Amino acid sequence: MTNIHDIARLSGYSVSTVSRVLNNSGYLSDTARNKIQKIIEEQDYVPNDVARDLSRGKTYNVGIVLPHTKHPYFTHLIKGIMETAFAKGYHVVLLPSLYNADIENQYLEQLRRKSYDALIFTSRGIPLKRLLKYQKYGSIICCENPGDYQIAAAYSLRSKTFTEAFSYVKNQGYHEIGILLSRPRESSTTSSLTLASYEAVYGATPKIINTSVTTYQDGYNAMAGFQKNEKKPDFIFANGDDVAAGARQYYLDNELSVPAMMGQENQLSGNILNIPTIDHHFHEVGRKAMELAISGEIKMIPINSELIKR
Amino acid sequence: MTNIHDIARLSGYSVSTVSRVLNNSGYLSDTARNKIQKIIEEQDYVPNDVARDLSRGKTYNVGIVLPHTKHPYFTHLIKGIMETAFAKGYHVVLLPSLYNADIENQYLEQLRRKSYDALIFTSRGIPLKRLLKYQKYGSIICCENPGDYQIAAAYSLRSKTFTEAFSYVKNQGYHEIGILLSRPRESSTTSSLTLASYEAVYGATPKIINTSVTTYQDGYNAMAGFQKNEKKPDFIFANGDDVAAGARQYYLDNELSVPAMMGQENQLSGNILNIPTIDHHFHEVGRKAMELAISGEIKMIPINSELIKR
DNA sequence: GTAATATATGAAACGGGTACCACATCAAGT
DNA sequence: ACTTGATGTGGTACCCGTTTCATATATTAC
Repeated sequence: MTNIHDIARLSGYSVSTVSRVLNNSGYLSDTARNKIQKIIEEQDYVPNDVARDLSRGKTYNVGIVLPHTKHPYFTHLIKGIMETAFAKGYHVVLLPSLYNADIENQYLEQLRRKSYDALIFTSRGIPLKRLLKYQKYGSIICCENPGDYQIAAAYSLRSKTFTEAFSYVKNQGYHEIGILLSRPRESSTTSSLTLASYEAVYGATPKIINTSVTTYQDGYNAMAGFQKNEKKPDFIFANGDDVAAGARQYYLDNELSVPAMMGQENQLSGNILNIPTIDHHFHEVGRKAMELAISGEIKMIPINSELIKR
Repeated sequence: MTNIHDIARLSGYSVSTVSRVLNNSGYLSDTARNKIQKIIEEQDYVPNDVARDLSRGKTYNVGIVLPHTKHPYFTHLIKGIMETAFAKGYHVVLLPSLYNADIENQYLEQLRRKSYDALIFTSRGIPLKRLLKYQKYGSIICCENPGDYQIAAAYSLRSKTFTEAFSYVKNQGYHEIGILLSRPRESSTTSSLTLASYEAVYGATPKIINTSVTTYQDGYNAMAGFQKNEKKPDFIFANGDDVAAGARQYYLDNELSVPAMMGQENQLSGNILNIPTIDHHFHEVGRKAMELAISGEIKMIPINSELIKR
């Protein structure tokens, strides 16, 4: 494998000058450029990116920590992330966490070990506080409101829209709301925001609730659970349109009347089935998160979310 | 930033011995291990992954070249890829190509420059032949039948199922088939396989066809185009369930009777709308492709695809 | 008792670039 | 004529590990 030293030797110039040709930087005569270029082509030489990364102390890799690809917002978020990354010459490395704290910590360690220039936590299991300690090793971005923590963040302003949504539901006369969430209130910002909004509007904690729902099938199964309860829901508030679609299917399959519903993420299923939804604009969140990752700024970028009535 | 040399100096041992502690390899006394471990902890030292990669000549990164995240098979494929990668400690780097040959070539060059250990082409714009030249720089896997080329491949056996599907459609009495593809026959294996199967069953080239369809919206728009034709389709053969759903919506919106349809990829939309589909088992293709990437074997792994009648 | 082998450690080359600094020219400015 | 600044190039430290080879001591085997 030929390296920059070989090119230097063969061309009769120094490695510094060869490096200048490669990077098109600094003072350089046309003579030198041409001669070196010729040798480079003859030898079919290309510089080694890893060596370059080591020397520059920068990898142009950004790690994206995500629980799993089944997560409702995955598609939108990743699209936004990739658009910005691609435009700026950065690489997107997908890091599945399964919401496992050990795994998330491993990724933080990898940041420290210089595997990535930055990490974007699209969701997380470990406490925000823990992220703080790793900021000195590279920028860390979270996709939620970090509150008082000085952590870069791009996130959807969900509370307001959740409240708007529940008010809308209440005004329509629904009072037995079945709520579907992906994780328990204690461990998920999303869940606690949702429930806080519910409580603000309804003035009580929800009775009909399931906190381990992510997919269509989960939504379906959750309805089976609700049917065993004494209280049956007259409205389903789901954490994704796909989930809502699964819930709906349960009622259809069991020849029960389908309650009104609302989904989230503006997924295709909601569009097809005409289920109202909340679009958290995760595509935009993804773009902004990646911009923060690249710039290294520690600031908060809230993004409006939107209730789509149908 | 402390490095291995600092640890060596502070502990009174050589870098070789420190390296042995880090990698838990070779002969090593307990005394040395303990002393060095202590210094490592005191200094809060972690080795630099980039330096390690350079030294070892391996990155544990696998690049995934994909046209864009809107592609119907994206979700399934990426899930399979990530599962295997995660299990084996590899990193998945997403590389959007937009089917642009220049961009695809850039990724091949990056393989040569050691940015990745392997590349998986989930789809491609450049000719297969071009991939051959880069195999010496790392394993290259394609997700289609490479024919006579000696290229590692994990791919769905689509022809048989396409033929089965068209026969099924024909037996049901449909003769004016509107075909939706993502790319023209000349530049896409998928398209040419689809059309070859159609022709084998119907004995003629299709008249109603659109070759730039990828999304729900594209499907919708394509129907508007078909409606302008003299020949109206009595069956829509779409390249994805989401696309079929878009097509269906066009008819609904325009109060036309919805023709029978078939989708592909076994997407949620097809399930919801009860549209028959072809499941190409891309999840499995993803797993196998990543296994090939890691093992470096140059072999073909065909995977059965499946017609799902509904 | 001595050769053979296992154990422990270090020196230094190697992987392959980048970038700072020194040095040498040469032309323009005063 | 002399200073100054632009231009061109080289030397070399630096980024940070891994790994081979040599050396030294401790066991074990015969």
